[in-house]
Amino acid sequence: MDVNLRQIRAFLAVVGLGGFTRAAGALNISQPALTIRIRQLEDQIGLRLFDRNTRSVQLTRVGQELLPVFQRLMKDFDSAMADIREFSEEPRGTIRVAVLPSFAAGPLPALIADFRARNPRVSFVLKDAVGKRVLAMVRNEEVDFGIGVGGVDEPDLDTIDIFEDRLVLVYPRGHAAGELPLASVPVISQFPLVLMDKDTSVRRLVDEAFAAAGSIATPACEATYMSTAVSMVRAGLGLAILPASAIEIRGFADIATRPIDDAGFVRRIVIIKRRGSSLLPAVEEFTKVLLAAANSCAATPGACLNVEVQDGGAEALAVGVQGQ
Amino acid sequence: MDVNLRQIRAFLAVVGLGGFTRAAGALNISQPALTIRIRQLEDQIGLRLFDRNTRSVQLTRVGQELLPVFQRLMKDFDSAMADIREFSEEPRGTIRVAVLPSFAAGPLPALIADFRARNPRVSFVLKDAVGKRVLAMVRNEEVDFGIGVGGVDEPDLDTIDIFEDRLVLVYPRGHAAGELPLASVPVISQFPLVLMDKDTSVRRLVDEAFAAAGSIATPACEATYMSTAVSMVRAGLGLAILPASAIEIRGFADIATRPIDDAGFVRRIVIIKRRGSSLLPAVEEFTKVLLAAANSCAATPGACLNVEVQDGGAEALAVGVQGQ
DNA sequence: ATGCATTAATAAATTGCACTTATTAATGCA
DNA sequence: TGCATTAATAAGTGCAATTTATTAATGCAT
Repeated sequence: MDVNLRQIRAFLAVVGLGGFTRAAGALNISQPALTIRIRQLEDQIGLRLFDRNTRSVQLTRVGQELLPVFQRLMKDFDSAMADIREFSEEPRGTIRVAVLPSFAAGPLPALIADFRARNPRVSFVLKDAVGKRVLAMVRNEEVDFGIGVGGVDEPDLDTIDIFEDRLVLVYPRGHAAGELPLASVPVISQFPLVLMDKDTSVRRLVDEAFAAAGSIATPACEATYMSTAVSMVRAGLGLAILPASAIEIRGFADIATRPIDDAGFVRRIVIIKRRGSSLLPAVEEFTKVLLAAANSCAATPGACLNVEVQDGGAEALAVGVQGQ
Repeated sequence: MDVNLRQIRAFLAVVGLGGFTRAAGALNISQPALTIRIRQLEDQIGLRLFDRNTRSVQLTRVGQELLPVFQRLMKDFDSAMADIREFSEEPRGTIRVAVLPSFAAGPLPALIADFRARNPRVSFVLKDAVGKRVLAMVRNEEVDFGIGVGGVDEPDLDTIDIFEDRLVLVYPRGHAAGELPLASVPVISQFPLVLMDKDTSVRRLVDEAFAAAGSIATPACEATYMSTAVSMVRAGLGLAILPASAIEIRGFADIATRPIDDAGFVRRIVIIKRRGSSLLPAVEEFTKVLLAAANSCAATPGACLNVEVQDGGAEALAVGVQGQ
């Protein structure tokens, strides 16, 4: 019994229009084609559905009993299809992202808020984690994609550059560092430095950049958290080198930042996803938003880092925002 | 979007068996055919359902979300089909029959009881009515079929003979009529007769049979109800001519019956149905039972009229028996 | 690293089946 | 009785689904 949907639709059309010729017209097929479809349906279920002669078409009692069954079936099917269609047309579902803490507390919240304003049926689950964990979570499918530092070269992962996150020199406002004509590695090295812990990606980058410039980064102090490093700078313990995007360096009147004149002090922020794995349409959509933001950033260098963070945005996101 | 059931089945097979080759085998199609079906499905809904390479097939997140939708759809469809299949395999539903009162009170109850014992999901609604009403109810589709007297010749109705209901002579036990060598029309005419009312089909038949035999039926008494006629016979008012199947003539020790030796005293009991109208399978089945009973009757003449009536059978049937 | 085995995708050819047009037969109505 | 309407049938056509053969990719074992 291989009843198919076209047969059922044909049956319903004949019932609805009360005749083969009219129903065939509605279905955009010829009348003989419809006759055959109905006959097939009847043969397959082994029951006559219509009593028909050249002048009238009438449901048999079996047809009457089965009509609601077929109607419900088609209704369910059509509504399921409408549901599915919505899926591809209106992004929805839950987007799970693993993000570096600095990015999660930085530009991301505003982007998410903006995206959710336009796609209210999309919810987000953010997992902030250090670079290695981001990779692992992407790989384990704990998240749909990750936002991490570039330079990963794993065969099963793809990366797409989005931002260039410059490391900047953080110094107390009025400090001599602010007056320097050039903030190059040799110059910076003159001052006591507050550097991040050896395990962080920021420190790794700093070390590499110093090495590339033929120098060695020597910390006066070390910190694990950026906010600690900032406090140290404010206390006059030295100059820090931190991501420009880091939220921790904003909101203090007594510190200032300036770019470092060395191409090495750049970390590429990338989208990381599983190679050959397709994403929820909502996710595709969101990565487009990220890329668009990245492009507008490239057009006006530095501007991308000044994305305003909404009050409370970070907190709301930390627990995941449930849509709908 | 013309998604079809084979595509959905294909999708579920791939999910269930975790690979195209295996799933294709299960569906009895070649692997390329399956690849194409899945691709069609994906194209039509505009969403990728599997991430696949030559070594692995995995649901996308969209696929994961849609899987239960498709599963439910197929489950509903299959169970509806199973339902429909039962319809043709196990008779069920309500059979509505219009029946002559004599037949309704006579052999019918036993036949119904027997049928219901074997087909418990079939219920009956009996409408007892005189010949004309039976025809009308069949024609109006108030009933699925009727059981009435033969000889109707309407263009829109079909009849099938089931019983030959002989009219018999009903006389008080010990009466001279019982001893007659021959109960022919001329002989019967010698006795005072209790005949049915002019409006009844029985009387019509009696009149016709007398006329055919060159005689005229002259009643000593007339009655509208058979039970009245029987009482009259018992009271010695005369001999009655009544259907052998009539329940009213049984159960009295003081009356007896004998066939009338004249071919005219036969009324054909027929099934009456709308021409070109198909019946519920249960109805088809039941008419078969009626015909079978008729045949076994033909094999042992007279026996068919001695069907035992279960206690209370007639009462239960009068209000309609609800199955299930 | 290299080759082998497995598996999905592609290409080309074939088959089958659903559809169309043309016609017939039945039926109600004037 | 003839006309108009409508479903069924017949024959032919074309498209679409399927098959076989092949290719390309990928994991695994050596």
